[in-house]
Amino acid sequence: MYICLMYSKELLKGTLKTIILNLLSENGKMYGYEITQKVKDLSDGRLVLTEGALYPSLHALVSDGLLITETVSIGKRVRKYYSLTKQGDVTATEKVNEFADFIGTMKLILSPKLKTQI
Amino acid sequence: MYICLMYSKELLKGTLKTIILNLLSENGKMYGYEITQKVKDLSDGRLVLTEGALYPSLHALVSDGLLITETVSIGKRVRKYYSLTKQGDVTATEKVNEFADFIGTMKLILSPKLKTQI
DNA sequence: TCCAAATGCATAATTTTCTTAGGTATTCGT
DNA sequence: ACGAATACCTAAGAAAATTATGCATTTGGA
Repeated sequence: MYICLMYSKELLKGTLKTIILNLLSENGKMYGYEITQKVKDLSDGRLVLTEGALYPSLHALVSDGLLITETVSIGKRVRKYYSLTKQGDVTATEKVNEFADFIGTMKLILSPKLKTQI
Repeated sequence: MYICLMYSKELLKGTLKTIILNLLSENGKMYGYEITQKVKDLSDGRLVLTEGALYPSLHALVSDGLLITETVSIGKRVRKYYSLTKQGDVTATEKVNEFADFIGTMKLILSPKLKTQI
């Protein structure tokens, strides 16, 4: 899931898949726990994904054909790596563009207050 | 509701109250239909609020003590104006700040792809 | 050495928030 | 006079998170 240390959680809804796809696009392949740590790192602890949101979201992306999995054993422990399919790669770009456009629209609506801050 | 002509609807979740509070903060008082038109105007038609989302959200803000209403009769038609309470005014600022901060965090996570676009 | 914290996966019930789909009535423009 | 715009509203359902679990292994510190 998403956790919100600083934000009202509602803001985060709808951005999780965008984040996942973008991270995989930049890092090739990652496993679930790794994604949570990467997001925490990149955001300086502002955003912490919780597993209740992350895993269902990953599974949905797999069943949508955007991700494929590869299971690796590390000792007795199992890691499940996720990587983008061709379609997932296209969708990753689309999602980021969509998000950028969305921010542009929100700036129009919330300006001038927002202008000074972004 | 929110409608999404261009965006996946999920992105919009959680931003409606921020939009409403900010518009009222800038315009003093507004009625529901006026809010839908203003959002459509400001966003050049990109964002269209639907009534199924707008009215329940307005009612929730009233029952949370952030808005007060004032009913005005225009001929036989009734307009319900909404304006910010003191608490609503504070919350409006908080919500916009929170949104700005959220965008900042998303930039950290989605960069460098996003950087070039925002 | 032992125990807590970190690593690593997962699901289920509930809540929030919006979508979809209605409903009612008045006023304006052609 | 008739459709589009104005103006309010609610309810059923879906989507996406939260919250709360559960299980197992490995690492690090006292």
